[in-house]
Amino acid sequence: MFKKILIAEDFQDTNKGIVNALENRLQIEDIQEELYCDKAYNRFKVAFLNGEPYELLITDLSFKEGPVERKLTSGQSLINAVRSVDPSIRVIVNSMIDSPADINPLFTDQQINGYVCKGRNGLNELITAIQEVHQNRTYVSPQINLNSGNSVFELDKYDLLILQDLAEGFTKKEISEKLKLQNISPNSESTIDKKVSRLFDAFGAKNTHHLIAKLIKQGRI
Amino acid sequence: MFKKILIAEDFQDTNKGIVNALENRLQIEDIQEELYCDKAYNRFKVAFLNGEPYELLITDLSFKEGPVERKLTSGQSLINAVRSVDPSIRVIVNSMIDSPADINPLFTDQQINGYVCKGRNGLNELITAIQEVHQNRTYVSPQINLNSGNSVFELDKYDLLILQDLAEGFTKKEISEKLKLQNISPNSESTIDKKVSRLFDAFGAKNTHHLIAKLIKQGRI
DNA sequence: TAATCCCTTACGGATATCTGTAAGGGATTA
DNA sequence: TAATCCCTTACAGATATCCGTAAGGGATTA
Repeated sequence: MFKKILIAEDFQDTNKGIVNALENRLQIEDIQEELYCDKAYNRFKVAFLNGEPYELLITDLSFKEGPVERKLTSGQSLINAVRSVDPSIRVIVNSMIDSPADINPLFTDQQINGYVCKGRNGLNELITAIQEVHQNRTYVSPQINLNSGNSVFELDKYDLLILQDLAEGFTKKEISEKLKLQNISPNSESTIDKKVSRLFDAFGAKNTHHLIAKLIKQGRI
Repeated sequence: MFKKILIAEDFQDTNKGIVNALENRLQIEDIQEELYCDKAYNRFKVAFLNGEPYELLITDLSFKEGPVERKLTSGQSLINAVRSVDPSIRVIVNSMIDSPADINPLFTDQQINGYVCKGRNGLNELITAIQEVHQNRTYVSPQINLNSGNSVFELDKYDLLILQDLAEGFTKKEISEKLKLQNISPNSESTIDKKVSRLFDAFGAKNTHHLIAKLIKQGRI
C-alpha cells in the first residue's frame, strides 16, 4: 500500500473525514493534509526535492478563495503543477462534480488515475480507488459510468468556448473577433450562429437566454 | 454540553469528519449520523416518541438524489419536519452556501440557532457554534456577517417573474402579453425593458445573457 | 395650488438575434 | 474523375435587444 499520501481539500470537515478514514482503514503511515493548493504544491515539491516524494495526491477540484492570495486556484492547476515536478505522481480527484463532460478531460488531458464523486458512499469509494490505483488500475465512481451511459448531448470544447463567452455577455460578433485573434477556427459569426442554433435543437431551447439558463442549471457551463 | 445530537449530511467524507470531531473534541455521548433527510427525520421522531429526544440537529441544506425515493429533499424541509414534531429542537445548519440572501430566511423564517459555512475553518466553527447554541446564543460564521455588510441588491417578486420568464426563453413582448392576461401591472414592453436595464446596472451585466447567467450561478433564479 | 419626483408608457434608432438560402472547399465514395 | 456529403462562410430579411428621449399620471411636498 501507499506509504505517503498528500491530500488537498479546502473544507475542514471533509478534509478531516478523509484523513481519519485513511488512517483507520488503510493504515497509511504518512498522510499530509492541506487546505490550499499552493501549500499542497509547496509541500509536494519540498518532499520531492528531499528525495522523499509523495506517492499519491488526493485533491478536490474547487477551492474557495481565502485571505491569502493564490497562484493555484483549482485542483486542475494543482495537478499540472505537481506533474511538472514529478510526472509519475499518481492522482485521485475527489469532487462533487458529476458531469462526464467535466470529468473526461481529467483522464484524457491530465491523465489522473482515479475519480471519486463525493456522495453517500464517497469515502468507501475513495478507499477502493486508492487500492485500485495502487494496483496500477484506474478508478471511476460507478454512478459516473452510469450517467455517461445516458446519451446526453456532448458539448465539445468549441461549444463550451462559445457558450461561456455568451454567458459572460459577449455578442457573437465579439466572440468571432476573439476567435480570430486566437487563431481558432472556425471563427465566422455565421458559423457561431449555426453552432448555437444547433444547440437550440439539441437542448430544446427557444433562444440564447433559454439555452444558457438551461445549461447553467444543468451545471454544464 | 449536549448529550444527544443528530447529524444529517449526505457526503460520507464530510459526515465522518463531523462525527469524529464531535466525538473527540466535545465528548458527545450520543451522536447519530444520517445520509438522508427522511432517515434523519424518522430517527428523530422515534427518539422523541420514546421520550429520548435529540437536543440538537446539525444538517446540510443540499442533499443529492439517491436510489431511494425521497419525501424530504432539502435541509429546509427537514428542519420544518423536525420542528413539527419538537418545536424546541435546536438546529445548526452546516452548508457551503454563503449568500446572505439564502441564509437570512433560515433565521427569520425557520428560526435556526446557528449557521456554519463550510470552508477551511468550518469544523472549528462548527464546534464553536455548538458551544454557543448550547448557551442559548445564536452563531453565524464570521465571513457571512462580513458579506452581509455588502448591500446585496434585492430582487422583488416582479423582477423574479420577468427574469424567470426570460430564462425560459420568452421575449419581452411575450412577457408583456402574459402579464396583461394575468392582469399584472405594470405590463408594457417598455417598462419590462427599463426594469431589466436597471438590473444590468445593479449586477454589472452587459446584456440579458450575462444577467441571466450571473443570477442563475448565484442561485437567485 | 404649484412644483417636484418617480413610475409607466410610447416611440425611434442603432445593434444583435434568429433563420433561411446559397456558394465554396475539403473529404469520402462510387 | 465525378458525385456526394459535410463544414464553413456570406448575405439578407424579419424580430428582438438595448438605450435614449419624452409625454402623461399619481403621490408627495413646498
